[in-house]
Amino acid sequence: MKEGPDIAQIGALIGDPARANMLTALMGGKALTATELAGAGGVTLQTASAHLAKLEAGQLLVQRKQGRHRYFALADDGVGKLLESIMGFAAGRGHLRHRPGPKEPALRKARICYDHLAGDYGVRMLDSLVARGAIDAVGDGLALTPTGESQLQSIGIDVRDLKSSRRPLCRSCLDWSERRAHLAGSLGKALLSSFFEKGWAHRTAGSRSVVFSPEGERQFLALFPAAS
Amino acid sequence: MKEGPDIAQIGALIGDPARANMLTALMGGKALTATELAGAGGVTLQTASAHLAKLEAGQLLVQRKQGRHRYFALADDGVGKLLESIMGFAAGRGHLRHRPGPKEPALRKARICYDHLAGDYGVRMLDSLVARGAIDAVGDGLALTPTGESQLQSIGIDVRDLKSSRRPLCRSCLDWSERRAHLAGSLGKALLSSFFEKGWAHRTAGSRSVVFSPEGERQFLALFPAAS
DNA sequence: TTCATACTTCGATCGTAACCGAAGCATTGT
DNA sequence: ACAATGCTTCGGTTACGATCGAAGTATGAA
Repeated sequence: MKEGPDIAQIGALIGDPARANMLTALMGGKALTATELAGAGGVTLQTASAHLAKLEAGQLLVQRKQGRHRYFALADDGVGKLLESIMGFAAGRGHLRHRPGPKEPALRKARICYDHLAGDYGVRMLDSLVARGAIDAVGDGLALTPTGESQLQSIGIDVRDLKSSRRPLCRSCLDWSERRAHLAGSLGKALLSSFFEKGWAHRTAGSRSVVFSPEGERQFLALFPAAS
Repeated sequence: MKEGPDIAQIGALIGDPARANMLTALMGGKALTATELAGAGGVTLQTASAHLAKLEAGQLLVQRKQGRHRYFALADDGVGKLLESIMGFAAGRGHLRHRPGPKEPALRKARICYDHLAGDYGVRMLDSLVARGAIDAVGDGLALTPTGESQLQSIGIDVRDLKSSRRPLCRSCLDWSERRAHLAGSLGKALLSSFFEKGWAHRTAGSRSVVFSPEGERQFLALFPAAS
């Protein structure tokens, strides 16, 4: 026994409901204060503080103090990726916790997955990009084509800038609601940011769902037509 | 709160050390009896029985009774994939549990990852296949080329047969020891099986490591030269 | 039938970790 | 300087789950 890395440790970190809820809340991509996270976890501030300390010690979270606030965020892209893969797995076995609530359809339609767009709209966007030859899909790997590069450049995405980062440009991310891939990576992030900047959509307060304005929705659907 | 799938539940399942050890043992790909798993988990038979019941209820394991034995195995490919991704994550943060023991180098050299070859040799094999144009790698996606298909056919891998299955032919799997990708999917499985059949290598008793015979090692290294 | 092996169920113990109230720091605002 | 806000630390309680001994069931062997 005692072979390989210690999966029990991180399993235990994620295994507590309060911590799991906090992590899920942080999948929204925004850094949150300890008080907000206490609310998300359904525990008091003291308890949340203890949980956050553990998560930080386990390197799942990073802390940034700003004035008298303490903002917590997922430590890096890898944590988001891990959580999303567990969510995908859990969803696949019907380990759904939610009795379908009012917010749920909105969440399935469009939500934030750490830093990029997920849900029905996220899947549609990737499908559309592949259909028009902007992105090459081989297996579950994605790569931007030269065609795609110029297409995106013309929408106002500075692809050259993104390329210089060491983070992968395109990555596929399994969507737990759609059970299909959507676009992650720095390009996925940049696209979502551009939707916010253009005013097509905005984040919601306490949720991960993304709400499109009527005009934004029209533009989005026109830009990314359904791949027949 | 209460958004999305219940990640806490499976986190908790993996979060117990005894259960984590059992799951790790089952990553060897072989079905094991309750008694063997009790040994792997370092607990008594009664305790193991309780753990196994939980893992089965959580759909991580399946049970097959055979005479008076009860064999347990990972429920499906998805579980193996999940565990490996958690291992990769844990290894990346130095959550290594093992003080490097005697078996450890062997494990890093070649081991079974659920049903395919991992470790240094697993990575080398994929690199070599990519270098010779047998496999296309785009991002982290893999696809068999026509060239590769005939190459493998000539080594005695029935690729056409594999293609008919709905399981993906090629998948990349992140190696926790090498931190690079190795080949998973039905092709990865078929290749490892062929090594066993040819007598190049064999599994070890209580471990996930794969041991090559001197002659088998020679053949393997010749077939998959290091991609310079 | 009887014994042995493989495993499960029951019952009780024990340890740990989650939890909250209260008090203690730190930072900001007045 | 004093109060208010945001968060952490301390102390004590509680509850859950991991654990094992012992007894119970099932399968196979003698």
